[in-house]
Amino acid sequence: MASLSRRDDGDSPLPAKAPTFFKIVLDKALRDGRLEIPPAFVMKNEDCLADSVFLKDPTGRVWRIELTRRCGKVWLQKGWSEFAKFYSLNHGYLLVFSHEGGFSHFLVRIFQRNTLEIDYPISSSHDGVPMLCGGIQLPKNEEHGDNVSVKILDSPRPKTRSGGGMHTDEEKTTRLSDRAFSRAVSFKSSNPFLVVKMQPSYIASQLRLSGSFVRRHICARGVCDMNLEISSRRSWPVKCRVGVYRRKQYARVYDGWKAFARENRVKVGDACVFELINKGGTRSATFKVGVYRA
DNA sequence: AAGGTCAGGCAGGCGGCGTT
DNA sequence: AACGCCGCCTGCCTGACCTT
Repeated sequence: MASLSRRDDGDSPLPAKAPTFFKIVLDKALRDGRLEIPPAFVMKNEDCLADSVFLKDPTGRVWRIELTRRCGKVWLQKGWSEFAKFYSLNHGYLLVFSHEGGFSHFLVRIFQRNTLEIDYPISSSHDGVPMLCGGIQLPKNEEHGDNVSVKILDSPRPKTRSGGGMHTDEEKTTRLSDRAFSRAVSFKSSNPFLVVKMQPSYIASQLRLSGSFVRRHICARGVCDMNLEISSRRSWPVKCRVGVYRRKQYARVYDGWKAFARENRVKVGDACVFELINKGGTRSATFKVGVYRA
């Protein structure tokens, strides 16, 4: 049983496990239209950085900033100027970036030179739904378009055979994983994606996906090949079996899934976002996977 | 032979939806 | 609004197959 405050990898008991760094904004960053990510952070957390990052301010407003890489250095570039202009960033402002999970999501907090945090602009059309700024603006009702679908797999039902209620630790774990899941469901993309909360059986053996989702976007029946990408530089091939039993659709991921889960330290309660980024053929697809830690 | 993995299947709960 | 049907999803089991 996982402990509430300490993950079994022996990390700090502090809940703020997310990789975090800060940057002081200099005139040069504003003038050049780019902000360098600290090399130490890049070196240690390369997997947190895809080709673009999503910066979310405390109000939930989300910005997509494209990264540029050169000579081992990484900059926030395309979209940075708009970001800086929107928050009226000046020389000496302090930005704190906390990694929130897969897909390069960062919570960003902005402090002025007087040490106080800025008053973040509130959009009247926000309505509590994260907005995506900086190039792509999604409608707030999540209607992404005709060719886009979102499937959410959540809330394991109470066990029917093992019996008994949840223990306290399980309740705590559930609360933590619910936080992870809430973060995951705020993910937005123009690609089809689904959100899955990790169940014990998923980690132990096979991952189950929505049969209808897989049938619609990958293959209707049989075995198909999938690639799961954590970053643009690393991927894991897995197989997915799709079928229908008693008119019920099912899709199970195996043959590589356990290695993926193990190597990426996917735990029970984590929420994973599977974004379909490339439909290779009738029986293959590439998914970008974001892991939101419980 | 033993252990692990994969594939097929079962039982049961939840929720959407149509009907009354 | 209440009820029942049905689709979907889950945990779990079992047997076949593969690897060591």
